Amino acid sequence: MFTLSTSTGKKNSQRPYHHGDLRSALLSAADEILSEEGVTKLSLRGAARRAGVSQTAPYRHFRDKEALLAALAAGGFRELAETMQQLAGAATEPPQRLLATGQAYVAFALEKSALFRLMFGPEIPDKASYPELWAAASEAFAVLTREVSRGQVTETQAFDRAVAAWSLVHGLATLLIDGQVRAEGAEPGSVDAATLMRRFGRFLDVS
Amino acid sequence: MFTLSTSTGKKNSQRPYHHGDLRSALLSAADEILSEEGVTKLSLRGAARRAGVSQTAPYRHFRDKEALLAALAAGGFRELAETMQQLAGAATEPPQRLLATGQAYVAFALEKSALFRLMFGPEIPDKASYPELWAAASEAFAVLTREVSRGQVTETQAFDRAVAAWSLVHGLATLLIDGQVRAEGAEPGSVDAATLMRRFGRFLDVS
DNA sequence: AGCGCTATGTTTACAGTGTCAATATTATGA
DNA sequence: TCATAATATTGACACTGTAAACATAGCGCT
Repeated sequence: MFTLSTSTGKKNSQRPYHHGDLRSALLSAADEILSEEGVTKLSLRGAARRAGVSQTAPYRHFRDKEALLAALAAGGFRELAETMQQLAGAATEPPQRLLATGQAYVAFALEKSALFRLMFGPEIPDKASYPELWAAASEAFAVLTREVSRGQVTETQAFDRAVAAWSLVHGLATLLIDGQVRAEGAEPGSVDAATLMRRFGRFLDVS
Repeated sequence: MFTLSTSTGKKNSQRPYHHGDLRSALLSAADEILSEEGVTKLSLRGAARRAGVSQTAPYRHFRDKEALLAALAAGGFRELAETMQQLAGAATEPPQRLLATGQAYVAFALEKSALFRLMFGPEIPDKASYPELWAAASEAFAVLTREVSRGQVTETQAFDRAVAAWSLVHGLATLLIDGQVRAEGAEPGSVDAATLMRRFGRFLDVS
């Protein structure tokens, strides 16, 4: 046969038959599409195209589209947990640490709003059915719980406050993303998470 | 021509050419699909099918699918505002009224979780571009603000507390829907909103 | 009454999607 | 080395959103 010399032999082949790390390539392709065009425009085929593989190649790495989305969301939770920990680590006193954690949360939500919405939206109706996702989400929540726990007596108390703290930052993030609340004096979109948390931080009820 | 006697004449016609109130028929069809099968399975064609019309009939009433979803979400916000007002009206003292409002919010989210998620999810990226939706969402938020305002001095104070209160109930609802937090002793799914609010109500910081 | 305008619906068509089945290519380990 | 598993491709199907062209019927005007 007279093929156009694509991928015959080993050397000089444009692209090898096996991608090498298609799974993560697909994930970052999907992540790009997500932030550039929104969840509605995110398709398995589109991600495959961007990764330079055929339309059904993704099925070797994800059971279906929802599984891809779940992996994407899991990555989001991991990143969220990480930045929260980093920002918290910059302070030493528990109240400041908690505040920084909240700032990180809100900042993440505003910066990667499409991903953030995916993480809590209806596209993945049951997080618990994706162990990786569930673990990542729990860990992110645990970061906040740990910060609240510092200097707190009983565990139930800490848990309640953690729930309240998480609710506050999550709700705040949601309102901001939707533009339902604007930070004073700031253009919508360029919101300063630090200012916000300074303003609403007292509701965290840090002892 | 020898048609199958469909809709010829006025009487005895199976179904008239004009539906009469297709717009709301489509909305309730979509609402049913939404709660029965989730947002993923909700299609314009499916809604049209359920309403007994052709696949393109919806386009006479909604510019595109997103517009249908926006109308659905707007209805959700109206319903939410209404039940909050009703439950608040059952009490007289501001703290109890606020608590009842929060209960109503959480209860709504748990009962109609698919709709609730649609209201805040990524399917409608920009609420502001749908005036009806925007108005309904603002009104729902305003209900909460009004309850917070009772007995509050400055307006800024009231606004901040309203944001905090909304954030708290919204965050709580989100955590519960995702199963990330379970009400103590209750089966997941059968959560008692009243108990929850009694437990977390103190974070509302009612003066 | 009749007549036309416009709102409302239908049919047809097309590109894009998720996903299955069958097949091809490569990597791996006995 | 070579069977076998892992990975990728091609082809197909049912379904989706939506545009274009056409059909029907209600309404206002003379």
